[in-house]
Amino acid sequence: MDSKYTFALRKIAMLGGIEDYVVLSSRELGEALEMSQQSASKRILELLDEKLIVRDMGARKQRIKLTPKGVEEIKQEYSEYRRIFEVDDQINLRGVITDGMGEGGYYICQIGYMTQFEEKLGFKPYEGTLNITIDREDISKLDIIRSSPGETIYGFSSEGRSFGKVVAHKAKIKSIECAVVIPERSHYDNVIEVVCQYHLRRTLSIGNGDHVEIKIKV
Amino acid sequence: MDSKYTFALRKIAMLGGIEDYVVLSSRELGEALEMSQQSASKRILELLDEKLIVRDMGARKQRIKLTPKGVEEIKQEYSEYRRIFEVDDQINLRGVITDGMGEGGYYICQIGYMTQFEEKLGFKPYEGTLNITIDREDISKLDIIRSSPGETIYGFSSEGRSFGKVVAHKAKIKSIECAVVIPERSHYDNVIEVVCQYHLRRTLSIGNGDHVEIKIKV
DNA sequence: ATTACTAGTAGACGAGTAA
DNA sequence: TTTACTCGTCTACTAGTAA
Repeated sequence: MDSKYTFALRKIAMLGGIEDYVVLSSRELGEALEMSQQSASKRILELLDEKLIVRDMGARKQRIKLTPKGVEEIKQEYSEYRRIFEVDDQINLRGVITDGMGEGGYYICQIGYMTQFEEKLGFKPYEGTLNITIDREDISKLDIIRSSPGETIYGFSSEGRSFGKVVAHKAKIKSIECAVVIPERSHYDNVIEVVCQYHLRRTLSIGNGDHVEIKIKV
Repeated sequence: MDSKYTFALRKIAMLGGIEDYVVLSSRELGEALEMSQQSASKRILELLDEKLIVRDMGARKQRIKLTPKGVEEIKQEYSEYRRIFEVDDQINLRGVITDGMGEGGYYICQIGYMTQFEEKLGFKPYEGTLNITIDREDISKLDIIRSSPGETIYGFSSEGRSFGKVVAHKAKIKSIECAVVIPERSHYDNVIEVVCQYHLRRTLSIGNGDHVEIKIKV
């Protein structure tokens, strides 16, 4: 289908041409389509010819309405848009495996976190985290992740030390289930920590400096 | 914007060109667009020229990605469709009362805005705005509001300072009339500013962190 | 005011082809 | 294989104008 037809149909639909006849002169349609009155008039004749609209010629002004076929045409375009914007429940991040400070692993294997991970993520993390330094061009995507709810892992105190609340976001690396763990009060940086049931470096045969892609569910 | 551009952008977006570069030869694009390889190649050059896409020329095949401007273009078309098919003349947004930076209140109580508010909204706003951080699941609805006409409040200059054009959208919070005010050149964020004849926090006994629902007329 | 014809023109398209 | 140039054709547009 020619995109110029759906463009015109959409403008008519916006004026209510799906529900009922709308009064719409060729001049007005021309303005909406950014073209001359003459071309808009021709466009209307084409749409009539394709049976995408029906027309009721009044004495002064014509009244136009979309046919079921016309409605179908723009509905199809609408569902293309929905496929683009609504199925996008996954964020792909790319980055480089980095040496952690070892701190992440220490935190994560605290029993206070472990039980919650098991309950909320469905797996018991391997003792240790995988650190990924996110590529510069993907850093902005971190904001989207930070602003998504995720699974809240509550803080606790143990041996006189307090462990803060963190948020876990379910993810996958090469189809292996894992999760990105972000401390609630983290400063914005470009390194994420990943927990997984398995020893990711060994299971995937990856090591420092290797490029990986991680898919995060939002 | 020319509909043939958005048509091509949409096809690229469907292949994942919003998130990342997609391998897409001019022949393949030509097939998707039902045109020749030569014309598709030309279309790509036009889109590049309009800065709607960026390209990475590989040795064998090119990789194409939409620019933010390109994404904006098709998002606008998407929200037109939503206005057509999600035929609600009212949009319900939910969010949390947030501390403003105090700036909103300063802007709004400028006499240049106040007189227009009174004239176009039918009430004189209380000096100060209520900030609401919109829930994540409702953020996409903001696009619909942004693309709806609303009441234009013109900018002006005062004391050597210029105040930009803003758009007011009539709304209600628990049956109290108010309006959402959006600066024309606002960056996309998830916080809206609400003006009202009354002191909303006091009148509704609400405060920071409280959840509220606001109904916006479109 | 409308709609829509004709005529002339600018631009979009594809074939052929080079790199 | 790719991308993308030139060039000829043909379509799509607008201006002028009739009804």
